[in-house]
Amino acid sequence: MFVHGLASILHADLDAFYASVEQRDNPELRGRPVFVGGGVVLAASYEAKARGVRTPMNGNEARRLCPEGVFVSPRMEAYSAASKDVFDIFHDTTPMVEGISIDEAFLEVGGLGKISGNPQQIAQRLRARVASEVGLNITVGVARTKFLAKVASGVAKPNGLLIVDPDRELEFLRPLEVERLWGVGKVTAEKLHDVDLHTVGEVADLPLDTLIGMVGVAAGRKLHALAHNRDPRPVTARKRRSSIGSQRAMGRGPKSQSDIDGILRSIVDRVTHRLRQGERVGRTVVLRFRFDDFTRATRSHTLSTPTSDTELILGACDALLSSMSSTIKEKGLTLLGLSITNLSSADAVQLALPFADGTSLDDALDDVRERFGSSAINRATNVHRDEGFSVPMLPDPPS
DNA sequence: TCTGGGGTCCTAGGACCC
DNA sequence: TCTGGGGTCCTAGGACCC
Repeated sequence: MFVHGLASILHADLDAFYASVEQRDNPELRGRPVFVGGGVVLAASYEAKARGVRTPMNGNEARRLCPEGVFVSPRMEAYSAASKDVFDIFHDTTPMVEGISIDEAFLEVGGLGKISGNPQQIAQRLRARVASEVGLNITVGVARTKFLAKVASGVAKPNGLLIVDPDRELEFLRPLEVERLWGVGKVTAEKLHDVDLHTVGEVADLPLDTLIGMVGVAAGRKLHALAHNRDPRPVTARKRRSSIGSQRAMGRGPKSQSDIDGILRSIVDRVTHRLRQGERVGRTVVLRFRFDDFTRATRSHTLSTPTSDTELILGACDALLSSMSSTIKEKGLTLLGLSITNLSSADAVQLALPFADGTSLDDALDDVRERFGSSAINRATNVHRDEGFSVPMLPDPPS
């Protein structure tokens, strides 16, 4: 039998993460249905999920389904800390860790055989360590590709381990519902159901062009590839965030201009603080609006120079906000959000600044060497390569 | 079912440059 | 003066994920 690769990718996914942290920290909550959230359910324990509670579900609906459930306010710092503890164990397992969210990551464990054992042994030890050292359950899927590993962990939940044998991938994949495919949400699933497609196998049997005609070029290609079990993406350690944002829902009812200004101010403060903490700066300011009738809008502005300065960003936001003022008056505002995109490292921008006045490249490089040391040039070109951020007038990195 | 708070990626049109 | 095609950047909106 031809062996086409080893199942060496782990997808590790913490079970009902927020709710599990609450149950870990408060013994009275163990074994009971727990919802984390306020107006809506952000996370539900497995006891609550068994009663039909889902996220995001509104709080009243959750209480109706499960009157004995306990509502707990979210404690984001506790979840961040728990996440960090778990990621420390990931990094102790292999250097190839790709975080996807606060409670999920891919780990490449191929080639660790002599040191740590085979992927199954590694996965078992990982689960045991997370349980004993952090006190949380984690489910692990193991497969030859990222996509299959993720599907496997989904199937194995809660508190399970599932390994997809490379010789049985299609057997495993074809009967699954299309909703399991990455990128198939409500809208795409409905389009597929409309033409009586329900399983991954049925989608796989469709010509690529038909699929593209239904869902668009990029989504069509992705779907086609995944349905045919083609997923060449490697596990890549450490991809930097490409936007940082914050938003606040406000509920209905009249808000004065000063209410809105105050909320904007606090959102801008929070975002710029996080930018500075991460030593990042951004160029594009995106303001997000939601109105009483649940329609949405965004307005954006791109600055000439990246920044993390509170007043500069607040100024841009003010202009965007006032461009929306008549719509806001007319419809009423229920959500205000800000995200900063086009991010780069703060030190890369310092390098970019000397060129702003149009000095020659050689003079500029000399200036950079003098001010930041010659390694700064390498750092800047690395940033260029990693983030696609072009530092003005610096040469391309050698290919 | 009247609705959280973080993100990612894709599409499409217009401006602008060569 | 009119004309073309290609590339990049910006803006707005939408689908999707956890």
